[in-house]
Order: sequence, then structure tokens, then C-alpha cells
Amino acid sequence: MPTTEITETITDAEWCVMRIVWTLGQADSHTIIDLVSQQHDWKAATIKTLIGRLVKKGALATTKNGRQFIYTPLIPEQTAMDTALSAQLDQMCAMCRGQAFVHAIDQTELSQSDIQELILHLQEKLTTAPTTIACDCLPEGYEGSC
Amino acid sequence: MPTTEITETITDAEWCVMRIVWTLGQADSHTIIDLVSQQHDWKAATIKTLIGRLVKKGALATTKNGRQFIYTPLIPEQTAMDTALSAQLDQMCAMCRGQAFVHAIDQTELSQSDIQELILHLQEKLTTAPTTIACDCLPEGYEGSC
DNA sequence: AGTTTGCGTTTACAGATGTAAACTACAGTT
DNA sequence: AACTGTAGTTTACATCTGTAAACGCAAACT
Repeated sequence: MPTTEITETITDAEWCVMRIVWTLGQADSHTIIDLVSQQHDWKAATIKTLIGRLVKKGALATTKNGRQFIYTPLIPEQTAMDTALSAQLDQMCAMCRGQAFVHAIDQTELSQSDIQELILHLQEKLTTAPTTIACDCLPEGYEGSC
Repeated sequence: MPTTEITETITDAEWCVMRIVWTLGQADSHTIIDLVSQQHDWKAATIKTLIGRLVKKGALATTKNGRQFIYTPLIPEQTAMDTALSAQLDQMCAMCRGQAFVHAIDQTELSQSDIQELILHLQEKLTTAPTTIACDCLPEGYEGSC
């Protein structure tokens, strides 16, 4: 069987569709179109296009149900979030990522349990953390710091 | 004078150029092209295009220096990182952002001082954190949880 | 002064993305 | 059986991105 690997990226507009399906677990196109149009000023045709592209990309699976399809996520939401965040972080200076987290966390609403989990992970991480992280914005062999 | 607001986004390829300029503080095109070509298999012409687009977008300022230009960042690196991370997080389910952070932090090398700062911020945040964050993947009026 | 070199600008072009109309085909209705 | 509505597919098209060649002009060299 073919590996369910997703190579292509999910675009911003496609994320809106995926979030509906992730949350519902599964949905037919009518439901998706109905819910997404309440969040965005998109025509039904637009949402159909997005669904089609997500199926082609292997992000959504289809199951025939009479005349229509039921769509289910082929990639877990958590995986998609990880991939997206990592891609973003990877393009930022390694030395600055810590500060980026600080700002991001300051501006994000987090639940008590999430915060506690984060603190635990960080405390654990602290035991093996290096003193400093070098800036990696310049090519090999150059020293820099931003 | 016009406000130095950047509305347009900096693309992935453009980030590579910005990182060089951010790190050096300022640079002429020769330097940028030289350093960027050591990191990416791009022709000088490609990098010239990226520089041009960044100037047009208002991300880089130019100062005439004889026959050539000196480029300086018009937007701070930290601001760009914040904006990029926020945009990414904003499109993810509010309820799941905490877990996204957990995974991202697990996979990112952080210095001891960054970790300590993060822990402090989180401890402070804990004092006013809500017990739970609702999933915001569905339109107003629908209850969901992913 | 003429020529070369190098810098910034213009033009090019394919593929991705946002946005959507048009079309096709089958299920359900009359 | 003919009709109609709707779900999925095709086609459309402007803009953005990645990638790069070509061009014009001024400085530097001869």
C-alpha cells in the first residue's frame, strides 16, 4: 500500500477547510461549505475547489456515501501544526528562536494545564540545554550574531 | 513622513536575504549576493530580484554609496519573527496551540537563559490563565473540540 | 575619451494560491 | 421516463513566488 505521506503543504485557505474536518472528524461537502461560508466570505465554488485540492494532495480521504462523499482527514491536526510551526521556525535565526517563543507565548492564550506542561518540558530541557546558541544566519565559517 | 509600516509579507526566499542584512546590520549587494549564494544554489540575478522586491516592499532601505547602494533593514528581525509566528499560530485552533508549543519547544534547541526566561513568563502567565481554552474551529454558535 | 565592469532595473516565465464560474452526471421527484 | 437539484470535476484567471536572463547606465580602467 502507498505510504500516507503528505509532501505538499496545506495553504492558508486550505487550513480553514481542514480545521472544520478535523474538528468534526468527518463531514460531507454540504456541511463543510455551510460552516466555512459562515467564517469566510467565500462562494461555495471556492470551497469546493479547496476540498478538491486537499483530496488531490492526500490531506483528505473520500468515502462514497450515496451520491456524495464523506471527507475524513488523512493527516492529523497535530502533525500539520507541528510541520507548519517547524517550517516557520526553521527559517528564523537559531539564536533568536528563544525570543520568538517568548513573544509568541506572551501573546497566546494558554490554559493552565498547557502552561504547566510547558513549564515541565522546559525544566526538563534545561538540564541539557547549552549555554548559548550560535546565530546561523551566515554561511559556514562566518561568525555572526543578530 | 510616511509611516514605516510593512503590510506585505516577506516570503521564504526573501527571508534568506533579510537574515544576512539583519545579521550584518547593513550590506551592499555584492556582500549579500556573495553570502546568500554560499547558502543557496541561486544565481546572482535571483538574489538581485529578491533584494529589489524587499526594497519595494519597504523591508530594506537604500543609501547611495558611490555607484552602489548600502542596504539596511527597515523592519526589525524580532518584529518580522513575531509577525510570522503569530500569523502561523492564528490559523491554528486556539485550543491546540498549547500542544503546538510543546512540540515546537521539544524540537528546538534553546539556550539556558532562553529557557529560564520562558519559564518565568509562563509562571507569570499561569497566575491569570484560564482553566480551558475553547476550540475556535467552528463558526460562532457551534461547539466543537478538536 | 573609449571601453569594460559591475550595479540596479526591467522583463520573463512556470508553478502555486486565492477566488470562482461553468459543466457533468447521477439521485430523487413528478 | 422526464425533470431538476446538487455534488463533484474542469476550466479560468489574476496575483504571488521562485528563479533567472537581459538591459541600461555610470564608474573605473586604459
